[in-house]
Order: sequence, then structure tokens, then C-alpha cells
Amino acid sequence: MGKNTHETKPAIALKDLAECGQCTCFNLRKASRIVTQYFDDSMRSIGLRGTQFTLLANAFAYSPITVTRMSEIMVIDRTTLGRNLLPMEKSGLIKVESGDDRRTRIVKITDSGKKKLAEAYPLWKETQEDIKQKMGSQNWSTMISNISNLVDQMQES
Amino acid sequence: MGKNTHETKPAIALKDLAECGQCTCFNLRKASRIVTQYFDDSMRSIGLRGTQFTLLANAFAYSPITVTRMSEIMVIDRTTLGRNLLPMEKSGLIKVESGDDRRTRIVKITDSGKKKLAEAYPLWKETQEDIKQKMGSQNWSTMISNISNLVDQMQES
DNA sequence: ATACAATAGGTGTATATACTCCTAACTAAG
DNA sequence: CTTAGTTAGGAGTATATACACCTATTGTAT
Repeated sequence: MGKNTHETKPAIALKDLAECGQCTCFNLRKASRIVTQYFDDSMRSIGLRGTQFTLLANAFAYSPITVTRMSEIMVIDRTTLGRNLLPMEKSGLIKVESGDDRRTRIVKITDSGKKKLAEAYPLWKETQEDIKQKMGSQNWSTMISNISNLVDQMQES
Repeated sequence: MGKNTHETKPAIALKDLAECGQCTCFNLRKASRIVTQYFDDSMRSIGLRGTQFTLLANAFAYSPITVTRMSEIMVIDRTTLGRNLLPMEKSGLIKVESGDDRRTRIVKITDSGKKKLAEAYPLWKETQEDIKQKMGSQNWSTMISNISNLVDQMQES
């Protein structure tokens, strides 16, 4: 004790730091970064990003659909989705028009978008299989189901 | 065959679409979004984001360190890290100064940054445990190790 | 019919991400 | 010592993300 009684403690102990390396947020984001780059690379030749491939596939699957409904399905913020659709609308892959309920905006995939999706699919497939192979099919399946489970759990609360 | 010989095939078959819902990129990004929001919420009261907590923890762990070295450790693009450090430098949590090698920029955590980290740690810990509990400890451990494994595999190539 | 609540979406702002291209500074070959 | 190559980092640009706040429209209770 004595003189040092009022000294501030270290902000965080060394053992805590090691723990922070296991942060769920950090690890998921890190994996997202590297995997996103991998998919981006695989589709760069046709001018599509990994995120845009997903957008296009969902637009195809649910077209026509409102922005808000699509954002709920994809578990993404409504305003984020709205902004992500802009470059794809500019490049003619989708179109967005007013619905009967004039508050809504309806997303539809275009013929050009369908063509691009058909081009992109084999590239996506190859990359997806590549990652599965790298991880081992069993590990990959376990990871995907754990991740899905996590998302489901978080959405409940 | 006959008349329909030259009709274009559908862009993508229905069975392929279900497959796209398993996209590694999409699923990782979806989980990242929801988990990032969860950590962001938990630290909003002290003006820190989940990503910034990680940055601060790494700055503390490795301070002093160059931007490029830190980007390698965190598996993040050098220019991204440089930009992510700016708001934290503005708010005084870290400082960035020239090194002896005058090309380099040295990142150091400040006393204010250490204090903020100490404030943030219990909030981070609570959120981290909350997620573990939601997933089940065993599932969480498996997921983290699968994700780490994925990152390692991807970095090799 | 009107007033109020609920819903769909856009805008402003800020951060997160990475690629391309650029400059400054260090290093090594001659 | 000079020149060529390498390395560290910044700037420009574009997309991804989400929160707070706003408007327009629709639905509902009286």
C-alpha cells in the first residue's frame, strides 16, 4: 500500500487482451473481409462484386419485391439495401419502380440482370466449392450452420 | 427440338437459387452485420463502436507499432486501417507520429485511450458472454475455430 | 370525414472497406 | 555515389453499412 494507494490500475490486464483476440465481432469481420475479397476477385472479370451477386440472386428469387421486404429477408438495414441497389440500377441489372401502394418501391430484375446472373453463377459456384474444399466439407457445413444459428438467435432478441 | 432450339435457357435454375442461400460470403456478412450491431449497441453509451474497441485493444497490445504491421496482424487492408484510425486519433484515443524510418507512421495508444479501453472492456465482455450463451459455449467455440481456420487457409493462397 | 397512428422510403452523416495510383524514403547493385 | 528497385503510406474513388431524422402515403378510430 503506502504511496501507491491512489495509483491508477492498468487499463486492462494482459490476460484480458488474449481474450479480446477471440472477439466474435472481430473474428466474423475478419473472415468476412477475406472471403469477400475472394468472391470479389472471382467475379471482377464480369464487373460484379460478391455482395452484388447475392443481391442479384435475391432479386431474381423474389422479383418483384419491395425494398423493405427484401431487407427483412436478407437481414440487412432497409436504407443500406436501398443504397446498395443504386449502382445495380445504374448498370441496368435491376429496376426499381413505384408500386400500387405509392409509398413502396418495387425491385425487379431485368433481362440484363438475368444474363449477368447466369454468367456469374459458375464463377460463384467455383469459388464456393474452392472454399469448401479448403476448409473441409464437414467443417464448412458446421460453420455455416453455426453462423445461421447465431443469426437466428440474435434476431429473436 | 423444333422451334424452341434457339430459345435462351433460364439464367439460373431454381435449385441453384437455394444453393446461393448457402453462400459463404453472404452468410458471413449477414452474421457480421448483426453481431456488429450488437457490439455497437453495447458500447454506444461510451461512444465506442465494436470495430473501434478491437482497434483500441490492438493498439494497446502492440503500441508502438507501424500502420502496415498492425494491418498485417489484424488481416485488414493497410489503407482501410489508416482511415479507421483517423476518427480515433481525432477523439484522442490514439496518436500517430512519424518513426525513425520517416516513411513509417507509428501508432500509440494514449492515456485517454487506455482509460476508454478499461471502460469498454466490461461492456465487451458482457456482450461476448451473452453471445456465447445464446449459441451455446460448445457451438461458439467450434464456430470461432472454424472461422479462424478459414482465415488461415485463405491467407495461404 | 377528420385526426392520429403506423408504414415505406429517402437524405444527411459517419464509419468501414479496398483498389488504383501517387510520392517520399530507404536499400542495394554497380 | 548514383541509380534502380523496394517499401511505407496517403489520396481519389467507389461500394457497404447503419442511425437519426424527415416526408409521403396508408390505415384506423371516433
